[in-house]
Amino acid sequence: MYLDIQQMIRARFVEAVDEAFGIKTSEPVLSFPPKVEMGELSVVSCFELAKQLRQPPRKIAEQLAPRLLPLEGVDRVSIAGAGYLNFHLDRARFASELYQLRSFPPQPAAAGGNILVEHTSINPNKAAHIGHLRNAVLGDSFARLLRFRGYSVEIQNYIDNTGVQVADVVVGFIHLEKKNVEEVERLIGDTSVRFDYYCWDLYARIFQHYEENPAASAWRSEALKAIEEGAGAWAQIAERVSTAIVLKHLETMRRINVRYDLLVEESEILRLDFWKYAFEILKQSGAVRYEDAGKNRGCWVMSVDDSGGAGSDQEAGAEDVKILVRSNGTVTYVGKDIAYHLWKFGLLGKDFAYKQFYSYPDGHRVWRTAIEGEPGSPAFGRASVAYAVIDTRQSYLQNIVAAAFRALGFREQAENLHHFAYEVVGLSPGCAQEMGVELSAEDRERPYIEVSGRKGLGIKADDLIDQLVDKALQEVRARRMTEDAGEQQTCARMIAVGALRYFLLKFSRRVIIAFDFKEALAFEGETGPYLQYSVVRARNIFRKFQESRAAFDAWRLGESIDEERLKNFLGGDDSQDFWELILLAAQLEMVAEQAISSSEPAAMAKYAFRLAQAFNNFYHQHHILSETDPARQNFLLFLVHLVNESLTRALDLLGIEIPERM
RNA sequence: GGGCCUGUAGCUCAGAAGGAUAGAGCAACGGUUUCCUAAACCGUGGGUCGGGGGUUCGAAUCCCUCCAGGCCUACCA
Repeated sequence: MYLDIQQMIRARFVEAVDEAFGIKTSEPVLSFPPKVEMGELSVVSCFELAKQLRQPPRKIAEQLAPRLLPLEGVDRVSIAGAGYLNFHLDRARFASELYQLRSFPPQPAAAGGNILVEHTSINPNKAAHIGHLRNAVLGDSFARLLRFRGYSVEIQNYIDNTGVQVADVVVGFIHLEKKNVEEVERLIGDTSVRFDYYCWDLYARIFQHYEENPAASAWRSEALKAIEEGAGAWAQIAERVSTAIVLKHLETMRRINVRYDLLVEESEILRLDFWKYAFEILKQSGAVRYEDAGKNRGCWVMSVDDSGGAGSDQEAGAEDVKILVRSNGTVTYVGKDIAYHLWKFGLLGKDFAYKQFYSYPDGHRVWRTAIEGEPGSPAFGRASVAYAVIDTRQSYLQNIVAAAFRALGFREQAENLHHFAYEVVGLSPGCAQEMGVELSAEDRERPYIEVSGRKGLGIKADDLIDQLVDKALQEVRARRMTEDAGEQQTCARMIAVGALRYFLLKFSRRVIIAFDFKEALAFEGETGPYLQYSVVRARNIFRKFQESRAAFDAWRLGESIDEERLKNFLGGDDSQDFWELILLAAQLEMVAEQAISSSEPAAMAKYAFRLAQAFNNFYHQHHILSETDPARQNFLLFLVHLVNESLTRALDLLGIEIPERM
């Protein structure tokens, strides 16, 4: 609704300029006056027009202002400063319409087809850590935002089950632990052992072993080869390990409200010869070439020189190329990734088969790719837009995939292939020391310490979640809201997840999070629990109201909220706070759009916080249940209702649930 | 060498596609609870927006340059 008004203002402004001056101008960017008294939306274009029209901006504004009205939903237009055109909304009408919307219904299906979001994509060789959580939470929230805006979204999780990382763990089982397939299976089935944690340690051990015995790394290539071929005991162990770990990852992510639609496994990409198809297309289009001399002799390479190469440095001589096929004939990771991405857009001319892999309590199923499928699978892939949530260190590789698309002539798809790049999660030096890492003086000065799976250094996702749940449980018990242990647990879990997800989402993508227990475990200030608490407070008002009076019914509230009444309450100078609260609550959709266009879920997180803050302030200033004027009381309840709707939805978009009590 | 990212309050970070007086949380200090639950609220102090040029009516935001830090630049995935 707010978005609609903005669009109307933009369009009307263009018309008005045409009427008044006979020139075509582009749609203006709207800004927001510093204070609501000055209006809610502002057009600053008069400054730009001043030069073209050879008139002072203020004079232009004066000529335009009368032509901008009448405009539906706008009460008046004022001219401020040297030439700002400020639009003052019809407050009562705005509030009333917002109320009619009730609960921000999902948008009607947006045009643009299927949007594919790939996230999580953890190597299936050990437990997930805090960095993986950032990836999953970003991707999940982004997908929620897209769905909220009416897009059809498919969530994929790429499983690199044939790579070196899995091979290393297989080497560990075989050479360090001397285990065979049956023994590994027994270990997986042993409920007293956390298998993903076990592999975490084993992975660190094998790396230590490699360092001490450089010759041992020959085992790795041996294992890798066996796994890629998919036959024999080693491949079986790899399959068992990766499947068991993927299950663990799904369960870890489920704890924090993250779900998937499809697991795309590298083993199927290999076995269905996706690369061959991609390679054929690449060769035909001339995007790749065979090197018969030089340092890359015997390899198939692709030029990464994106710009077209007109002015690039000839004297350096070293053209930027990326090897896709090694001299021994095997394909590199990027090659497989190109094939995968071609498939995402339905450009490969080849599809997977699918099998069910996992199902959630509500019946939603996760499918996995397969050689031979099961009936009933949805149609996956065929995306028109794809986002890959991958950390920023892989930007180079992602650019190569896009470059391959362009070289193949898929320019439009290349434009729609987005690398959703985010920065890693490191450990604050203090945190690293708490974890028992010895730091050099230089390290202590660093802003963060890199986590390392090879050293086993990192915060395991489930450990962190457990800690958060423990802490939340203590708080819940201390507050004595309920004696029911089950309810305490449920509450604690929601609070813990709220804290974690908000902590990971409040930072914008491009900043490195230096993980610190104190900050991550905080429940006060700008945190998830603060937001949840705000909603719980709002709902408590309704609850109490209901206890003392007739049942509170948001629908009936509407009867007393006619525009005349709203005018009374929103008209006066003392009503600024009320109006600001309504205006803020109305910005949900606008913020969602912004979060999508900038690929920045943090925008939604920040918005939710601002709204909660405004509400808490309001809550302290106005005591609703003791309000003696029934009309005013109804109006205040109406405000709380709007905030509740908006904030609840905002939190849902962040994947944060609201506990019954707090 | 090349590419990308970052630099805003003591700390951690926001700053809508250039707009009107640069914000928040934490930390510090001071206040507010016989309750619609204080996981809250209010107040105080704290800033050459890394430095310097430029474009513009207007720059934390755009351009150039320098400084500092990080990441990437494999016949690893």
